[in-house]
Amino acid sequence: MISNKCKYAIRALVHIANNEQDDKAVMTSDIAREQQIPRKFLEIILRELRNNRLLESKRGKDGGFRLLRAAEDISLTEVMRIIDGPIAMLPCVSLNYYRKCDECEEESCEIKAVFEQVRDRTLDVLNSQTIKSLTLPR
Amino acid sequence: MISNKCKYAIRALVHIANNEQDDKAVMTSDIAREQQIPRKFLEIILRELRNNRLLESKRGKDGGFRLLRAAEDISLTEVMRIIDGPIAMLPCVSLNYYRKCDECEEESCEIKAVFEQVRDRTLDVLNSQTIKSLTLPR
DNA sequence: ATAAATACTACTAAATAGATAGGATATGTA
DNA sequence: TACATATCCTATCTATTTAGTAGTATTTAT
Repeated sequence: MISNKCKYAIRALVHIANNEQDDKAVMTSDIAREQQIPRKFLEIILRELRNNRLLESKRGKDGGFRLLRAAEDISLTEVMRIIDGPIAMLPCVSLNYYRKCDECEEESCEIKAVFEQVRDRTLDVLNSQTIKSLTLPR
Repeated sequence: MISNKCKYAIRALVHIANNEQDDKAVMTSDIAREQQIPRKFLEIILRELRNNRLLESKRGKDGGFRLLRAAEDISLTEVMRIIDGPIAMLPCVSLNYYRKCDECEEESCEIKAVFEQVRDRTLDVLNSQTIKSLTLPR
């Protein structure tokens, strides 16, 4: 399962992509209201996305958030790794968050290969989907 | 990520499949020692697998555990669902543990379709793998 | 009887999830 | 310059889950 936080992050990014126009930034409170996400929690999420260079923010009046990169250049994979960490089901097959298993020798591990396959099939889907592909058609 | 508990469950089942012979049951303590799993924790796991009819147990001297079904009839999917619950990444796309999302309307949910795809690609792999396919060749 | 195995109940510590509260700081406008 | 309004930051909180441990009861082969 992905966390609520991660689901919120994806929905927030899609909302921003849907509502960005001209030079207007999208405000936390608007996203919170329309996507039904607790505002203070959303603040934390948006800041995290900004710290990871998916968003830029502007403070003060008329402030808010904008995508720092084109919506078609932000994959679901990237968002999920920022918010939830590894995509893989085992630490020892994670591409971006590799950790050795405590109790098993990798060379002889029977289950490693299966979970590498799961990882690859999962990434096939998640890499192909971007914030753009989740926005409304227009 | 799957839990340690689930990884232990899979390794334990594979160990039993590898070591079952004649009418001899495999003891918790043997599995714990050879697979490096804390014994008391393993007891809980094996009991859970027995309660879900993957194993049968025998108490007392010469007791232990045996597979209740053929190793090739126990898929990874089934084990993972027993120990960790849903395979899917969103409650609303889970086949066996469906729950409605709190804040989104399913008919208009933008992200549902993606996670259905992830679920299906994941199940393609996990359904095709059984305890048998993880045992040692002989 | 007794040794040896599982069965069961209860508990604990640490991490994670899912937030909330309150004040600091920046910014556009009157 | 004052003020309204937005993000930024730090701290805190509660509930749940994870990963076990401890101790006792029960069953069974010899």
